Amino acid sequence: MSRENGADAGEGAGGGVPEPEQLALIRDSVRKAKVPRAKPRTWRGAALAKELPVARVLVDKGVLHLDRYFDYAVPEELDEVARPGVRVRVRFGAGSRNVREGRREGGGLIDGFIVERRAESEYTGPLAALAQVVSPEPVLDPGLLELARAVADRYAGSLADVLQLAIPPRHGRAESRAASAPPAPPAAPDPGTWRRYGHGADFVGALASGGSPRAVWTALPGPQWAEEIARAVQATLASGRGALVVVPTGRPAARVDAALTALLGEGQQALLTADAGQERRYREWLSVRRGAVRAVVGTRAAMFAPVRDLGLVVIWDDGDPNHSDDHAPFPHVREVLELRAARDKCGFLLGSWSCTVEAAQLVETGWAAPLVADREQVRGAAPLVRTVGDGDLARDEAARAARLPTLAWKVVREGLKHGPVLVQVPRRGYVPRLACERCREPARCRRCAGPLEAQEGGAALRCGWCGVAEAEWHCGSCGGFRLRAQVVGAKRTAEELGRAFPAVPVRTSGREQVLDTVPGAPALVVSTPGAEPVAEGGYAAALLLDGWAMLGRPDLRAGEDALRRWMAASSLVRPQGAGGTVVVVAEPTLRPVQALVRWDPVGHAVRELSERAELGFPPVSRMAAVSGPPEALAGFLAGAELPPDAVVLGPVPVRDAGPGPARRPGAAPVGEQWERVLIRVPPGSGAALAAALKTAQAARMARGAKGAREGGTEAVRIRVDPLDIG
DNA sequence: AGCACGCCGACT
DNA sequence: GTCGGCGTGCTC
Repeated sequence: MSRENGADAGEGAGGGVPEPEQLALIRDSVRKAKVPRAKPRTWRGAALAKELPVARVLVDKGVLHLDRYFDYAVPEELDEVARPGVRVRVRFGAGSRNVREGRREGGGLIDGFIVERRAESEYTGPLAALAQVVSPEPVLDPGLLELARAVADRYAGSLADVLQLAIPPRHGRAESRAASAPPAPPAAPDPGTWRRYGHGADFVGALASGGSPRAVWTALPGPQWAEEIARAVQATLASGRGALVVVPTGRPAARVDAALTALLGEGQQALLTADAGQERRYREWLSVRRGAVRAVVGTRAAMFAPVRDLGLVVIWDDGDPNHSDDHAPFPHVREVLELRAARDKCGFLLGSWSCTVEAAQLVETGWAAPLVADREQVRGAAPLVRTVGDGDLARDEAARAARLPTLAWKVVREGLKHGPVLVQVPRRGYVPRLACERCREPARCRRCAGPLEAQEGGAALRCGWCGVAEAEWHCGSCGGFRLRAQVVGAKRTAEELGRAFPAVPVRTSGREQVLDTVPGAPALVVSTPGAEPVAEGGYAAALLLDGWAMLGRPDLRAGEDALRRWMAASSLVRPQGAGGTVVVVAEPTLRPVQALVRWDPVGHAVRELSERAELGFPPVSRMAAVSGPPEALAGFLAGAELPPDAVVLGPVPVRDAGPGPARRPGAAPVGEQWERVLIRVPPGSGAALAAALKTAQAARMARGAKGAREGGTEAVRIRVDPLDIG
């Protein structure tokens, strides 16, 4: 919600709706340059700019040109507006070179950004002229360019791809309306509820006095987190610097936004979320870039927001998969904000009710300090957590009849006397993982420790990573030889739960319809993870069903993820002192379950981390997934010069090459079987791996049509730090 | 991706 | 001797 220019000055002198592009140009006094977008004038014979007549341009064309710049001549008439950072259109293609007499200029018009103005070019051929300066707004400043390049390098992607994520599409009207007057900084804040944390007040104080502390913050359960983030932002603003907050979805964004408004008043911050329209998105973004707004709250695209004098970056709930962008090169908010904190030497705050292994690693390496409350504070804020394991269920006659454990039934009934009760039900579609029937140890490959999977219709097992078949599996931990796969039956259980309490209203919140809040009156609130409404005054109790389905996913993160979702739900429950109780239906001996009972997410993450280190898993080692049609993948691997310490696992057929947002035109036709390899390198070789992958992809694309005959000119898909490693 | 340039076979 | 096939490489 950035402030808008109150008076709608200067709009449309002639009435009607002028071409947006023209508006900007006219305003900046480019005479006679009535430059229609469809047909810019040709500049043949036109005089060139007297100073710095060369514009170095980043051509916005995906992978093809890679990260090279191209030089163009700057016509004198564009001299004023053709400044570094502006959007331009240029002719690009073989035809444009042919400037011989009489011939038309060929080559398509494509978009780009001026990166630099120079006195001369190293290019020896004749330079084509810039076709058009789309707008005088310098959207790509040097800081953003550097950040985008760092992200591109880190993720083996192209600069143009990253810029597409970082700079929203232009909207002419927004350009004329975005605010540009900076507000006065607020006063230094009171640390408020930050006092509940050991070094909380110090952290806020450091920000307010211009410092750049870095912290991994384990938030106490309850609703105060949004206000705490707002106070950290306020402190940063008070120091005269800007702040950026990235949250997983629109709901928490609205919470932080509201908390900021309550603290600072209207108009101090911009809200950058995906669901805003193009015009609004660009307008808010521009207000940030112009320095009119110093604080930004948003979802993942906001991680690139060009905040002036950045003093603090914040990520909330870094384990939420929404923090991973789904466009190439798939950057993750946490990693990008780490890059920004390091480059801009600004503060860094990673907050969550839970703790990812990556967050634990930031603390372990000393990059960030832990920001935690002591045990007493935790006990005072957290609900009581009780478990129902298989043993309990087996002994529980009533449970088998009612499909609901006696303990759960009792807790729900008691809770409903005092307020709403939350029931968390896993979503359908969770693929269960194979585990030892006796001790629940996940079944892993003997060669590479990847997850074993049952093949369709067959009894044979196969590794999900390296594809090696496992004929005679037995449990490495207890010697058992029987496997089990957990099946989900949760929704039905929830329905029956409603029937068990007929007098109570049942409300549901899920993918189709997400409830934001529910009143404090007794009700059963059935929700899938991530969609839990906030209850006024907190839930009296919560029931976490089918823990097995959550823990049983064939994913390295299954345990961490289950714990994160349980803690997120449990954080909406009243403290134990106020009667808040949580029942989790899962084996009490399992590590994530114990971590929930003890409310110790950090301990869980630290143990996970050391185990990952032992097994050579991310994030201790770096991994990349490369997928594509089998021939393309094979060609890619044959041409890639991977670092010597790289280990290639696979290829294995990949199930989900089907339709989806990740598919692009020109990719494999639907139904074609894709393959995937995982490549892992030890700590320290991550950059080398990314560089090698990028080079190999570049070489492959440059070969272009020639390669088509020898097995696919198709690009393979590269994903550094894949989220879903089995 | 386009698009032009060039080397080779077929045709007036 | 010239037209045009498509194979190859470049795009400021």
